[in-house]
Amino acid sequence: MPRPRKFQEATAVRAARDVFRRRGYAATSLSDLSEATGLGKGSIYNAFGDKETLYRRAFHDYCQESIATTDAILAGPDSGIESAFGYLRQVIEETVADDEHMGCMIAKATTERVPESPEVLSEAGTTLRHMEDMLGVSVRRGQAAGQVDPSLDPDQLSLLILCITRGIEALCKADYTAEELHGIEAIVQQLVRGYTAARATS
Amino acid sequence: MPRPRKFQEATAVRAARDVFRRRGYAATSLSDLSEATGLGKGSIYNAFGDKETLYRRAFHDYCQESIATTDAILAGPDSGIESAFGYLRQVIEETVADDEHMGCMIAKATTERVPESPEVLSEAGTTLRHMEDMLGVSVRRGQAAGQVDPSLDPDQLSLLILCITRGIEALCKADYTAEELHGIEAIVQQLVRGYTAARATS
DNA sequence: CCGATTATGTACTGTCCGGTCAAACACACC
DNA sequence: GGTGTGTTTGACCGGACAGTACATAATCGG
Repeated sequence: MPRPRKFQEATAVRAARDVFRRRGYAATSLSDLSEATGLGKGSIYNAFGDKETLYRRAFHDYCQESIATTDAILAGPDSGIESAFGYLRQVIEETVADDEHMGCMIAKATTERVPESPEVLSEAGTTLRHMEDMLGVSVRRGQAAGQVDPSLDPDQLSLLILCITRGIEALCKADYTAEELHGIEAIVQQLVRGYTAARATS
Repeated sequence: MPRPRKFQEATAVRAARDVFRRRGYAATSLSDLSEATGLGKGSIYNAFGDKETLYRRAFHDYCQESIATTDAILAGPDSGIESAFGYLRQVIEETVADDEHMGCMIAKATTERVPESPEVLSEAGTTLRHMEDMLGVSVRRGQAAGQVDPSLDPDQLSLLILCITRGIEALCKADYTAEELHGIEAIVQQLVRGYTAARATS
């Protein structure tokens, strides 16, 4: 019976998400959102509620997407620690390729909305924990395969790798170059591999 | 001849800086600043110009202070790589001890004001580069003293350590615990020391 | 083709924003 | 103690803000 919407909800959320990523929450006005989505204010309020709700929706979608791409790299059946290094490499490449400098929305959300919004904190926390867990699986597989020395605590190592991805995000915002960031990945690999190899021969 | 100011400029800037650190730039109103500093709007404009200028001033002071405390740890005459690890430890402790969750202003500034404000980017960049350089000195000293294997690129290693400090900042905002963060420091030390020791004996 | 129902656009509201201004003011100097 | 200077204050401005109200448009079951 009712009149149908003439926009795709997911498309509108994506447009809104990009605006939030570029400008941040506080600096984004409803007019910005209206312009980016092509919807009138009334439609936005009718479809999504207020600005805060739309932001949370956009952030939630972003987190789910991040989890999906993380899993695509880390949840493969094989390769152990290689997949963790591959994840590191992909984070660097994605970060560097982001020529609009929108940056990771998790980083933006935690810096801008925490502690004001516990929901944002909680969503960000579970997303990061998920990534950490997936890295943990790769590390343990690497240990089982002899790629990673068993004297290294797998929890510490996976958290270290996660930490480095967050640091890379931050450094990229300060205009560190792609080469420099790849150098970080290189030395992490060198340390883990060298540590493991040297201990194996001794 | 003129009537003297009845407030300390540095004190007012510190108060403003803390508000900016807590709320961010966009979400901080002039009323917030007026309340925090105890100054009327007119006085703020008379003394510091507009909101943007005051922010830059506060950020500049913050960066100078960061550089000073970094140097205090890293520019000591001795200890090589130990001072770099000590720096890492101090970043963790400071981050964890920040119970108001203001967070590092450099992180906040780069996420919120870049690329909108090139001045902020430039100030943040030079500050981070300074820290990187200081870490580089420690790493090289560590190599000269045999604490760090010469096969490790000192530039890559110092950037890695800087990267980890930025990552720790980010993780702390997502409520990672002190133990977990200290675990990161522990495994970094283990990797560097173990890599070096194992190679020395082989 | 009608009426129930929902989407849409727009005009609107009250509030708060950053920033200005003029007048009151306090001090140092003469 | 006047006088000139820069400081302070608080009222004030135009505009932008988030959010609302409402009239209109569009759909589909009947």
